[in-house]
Amino acid sequence: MAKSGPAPTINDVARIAGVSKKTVSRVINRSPLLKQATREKVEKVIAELGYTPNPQARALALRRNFLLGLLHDNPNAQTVLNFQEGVLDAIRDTEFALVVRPVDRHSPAMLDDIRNFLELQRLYGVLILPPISENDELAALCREMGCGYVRMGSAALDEAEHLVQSNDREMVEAVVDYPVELGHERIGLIEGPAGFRSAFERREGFLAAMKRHGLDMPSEALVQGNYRFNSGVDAAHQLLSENPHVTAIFASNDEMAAGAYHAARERGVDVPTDLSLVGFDDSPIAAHIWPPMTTVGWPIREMAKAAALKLVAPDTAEAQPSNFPARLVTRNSVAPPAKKI
Amino acid sequence: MAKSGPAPTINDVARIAGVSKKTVSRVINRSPLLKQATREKVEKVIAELGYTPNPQARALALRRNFLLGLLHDNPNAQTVLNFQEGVLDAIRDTEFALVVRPVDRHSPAMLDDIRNFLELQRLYGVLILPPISENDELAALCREMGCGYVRMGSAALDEAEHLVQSNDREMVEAVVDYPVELGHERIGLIEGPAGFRSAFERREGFLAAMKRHGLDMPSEALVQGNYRFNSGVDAAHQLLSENPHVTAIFASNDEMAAGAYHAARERGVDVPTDLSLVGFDDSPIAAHIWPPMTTVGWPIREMAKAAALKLVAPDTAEAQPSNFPARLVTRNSVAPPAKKI
DNA sequence: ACGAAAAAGGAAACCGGTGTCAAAACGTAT
DNA sequence: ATACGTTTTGACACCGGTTTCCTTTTTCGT
Repeated sequence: MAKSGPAPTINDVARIAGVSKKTVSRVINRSPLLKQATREKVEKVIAELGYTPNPQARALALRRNFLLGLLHDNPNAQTVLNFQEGVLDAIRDTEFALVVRPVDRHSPAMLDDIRNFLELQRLYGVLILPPISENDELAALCREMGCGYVRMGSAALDEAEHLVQSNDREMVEAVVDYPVELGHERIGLIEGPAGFRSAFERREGFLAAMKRHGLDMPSEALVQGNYRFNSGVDAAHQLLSENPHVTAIFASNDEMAAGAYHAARERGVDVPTDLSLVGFDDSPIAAHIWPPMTTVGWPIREMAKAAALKLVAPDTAEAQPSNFPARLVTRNSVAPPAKKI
Repeated sequence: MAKSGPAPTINDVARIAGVSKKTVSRVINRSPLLKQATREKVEKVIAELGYTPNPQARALALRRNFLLGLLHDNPNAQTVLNFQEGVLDAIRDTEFALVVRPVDRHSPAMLDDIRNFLELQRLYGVLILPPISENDELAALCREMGCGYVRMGSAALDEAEHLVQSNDREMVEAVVDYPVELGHERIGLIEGPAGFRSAFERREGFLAAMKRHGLDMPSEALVQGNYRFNSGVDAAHQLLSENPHVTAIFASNDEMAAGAYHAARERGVDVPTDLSLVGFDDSPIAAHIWPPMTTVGWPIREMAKAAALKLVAPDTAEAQPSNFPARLVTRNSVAPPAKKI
């Protein structure tokens, strides 16, 4: 079917159709000032030849390419992949493609690496995932290099044009009501690492909710983790040792919550009978662990789509919302507290 | 620092350095037939201007771009992400970038979608992850379109040039020895979905090992799943109902093994005391579930790197191996069988 | 010091598209 | 038939690199 050999070019189409290449270009770009007959004649040749415009030539002539970049250092694979899917939802049936670029937040050369990357690839724009999205120097770099960007964050990091936001604080505040209504009064918090905006927002939401309910929050009931499984194990052990009367723990993400399950098992405390646990993110682990974990799900994929649209189609309605609602995913890791003597 | 305004081009460099653009091109491309003095003069100007060659122009002139594609429909996020990392290991410090493209195996238009994608983007080459890598039509499409490709598979799907292979059959055969040596004799298998080469290979390896050990393998001890968590739950229930004497189960991947944990809990059977469980893949879930799961890890990242090198640097030693060893990751989900009456 | 071969560098065309601007074709009023 | 305003179309330069091919310079043996 498809003739092998070099792909047909705009010149081939023009020659065979007996028109100039500019006319072919007009057909490709749906220019309105073409006679219907001419358009059809050219389209026929395009179809016969199976012609597709060369994206490199187009990119050169237009002085912009059609590549979106995804910068991320998020340790949660499912989150990253969901985000990728969301971006692809946005650019499906367009000429855009998505190039991925994990970055190493701990490398001192990170900014230089990214600068090289942006210089080398000249992307149309980049999407930045948390936690690296909180880095203002990175945003400044994008600005300086004239590269479009949208940051995904849990707080108002930037102008709406450059931001897709989840409201972690509100979400957490709402979520804490659930165990409280079940009767929990001593609730511990495993918070995320210092310097992370999401960790900060989630903690503040938690503390605000506790305060609103008039519940006591001793400082030993707040332990810091680093969003990884192992830190959740350690944090839960510490929390439970220092604060044996805690009947529920909220962890700032599912990984750490899963670590808390692990610690609970090691200590012989049963979830949820002896200890209720709530996570955040609704990662696969939450559904797969036993008992299935109650957690907070947020619409990563939709957010990713909106973020991508802000870059490639900023004027569409879908690109507008900057704030997305989360929902409580109720499973079996929360139960009313056991009656204490 | 960096002058804003349009980026400097090869013409700017040539003009300022007082040489022709061809000479600048020679400097960029490290042509050996240049006088040292000229080279240095030009390099100085390049450094001053912060000049970077325009990749689109290069791509047009060279008639090839520097984009690698990743085609995947693998449901395991960590696997996909590890693979991405491996590819990036290979292309770090080169001008290549990685474009991702999830595909929908169930869509009837899949091949057409991919054809459009390849036509539109004109990638340098694509890397294909299982299970879609087993699709021979897809490989044929790449060939037809003149797009380089490397398939990642668990069997000899293609010529070495186009293949990076794990030997699932051998791995499983070796792994089954472990529970057998501990004394297990009635071992069940939750196999993967029909039509998947990896599922086939893993099953055959399992059956071969059982046979080698002279162990009986009744047909009710073999249940099919679809590689997802839920199918593991169902399969384990079925297996345990029909075959109550089974003391160990091997699942063809970790997701299904985690499902088997889930089923075991629902039935009140303890892992590993009453039932030993072995998974495959060494996904995060294996480490995070309780008790931590014994499983088989295979070097995805290294394989991905080798796959990418086969495309971008086919002559290097690192691109050569097509076969990679797996290793048993021993954790706590396997114990000697309980003495039966 | 001279001529030939080798080395170094440049002019112009090319890759495959798009932008600018003027020319051609067309329709209509005079 | 002529003039004139629109609509369509085309010629040509340009985007920023590479390739081809040819000229200029350098090196070196005699």
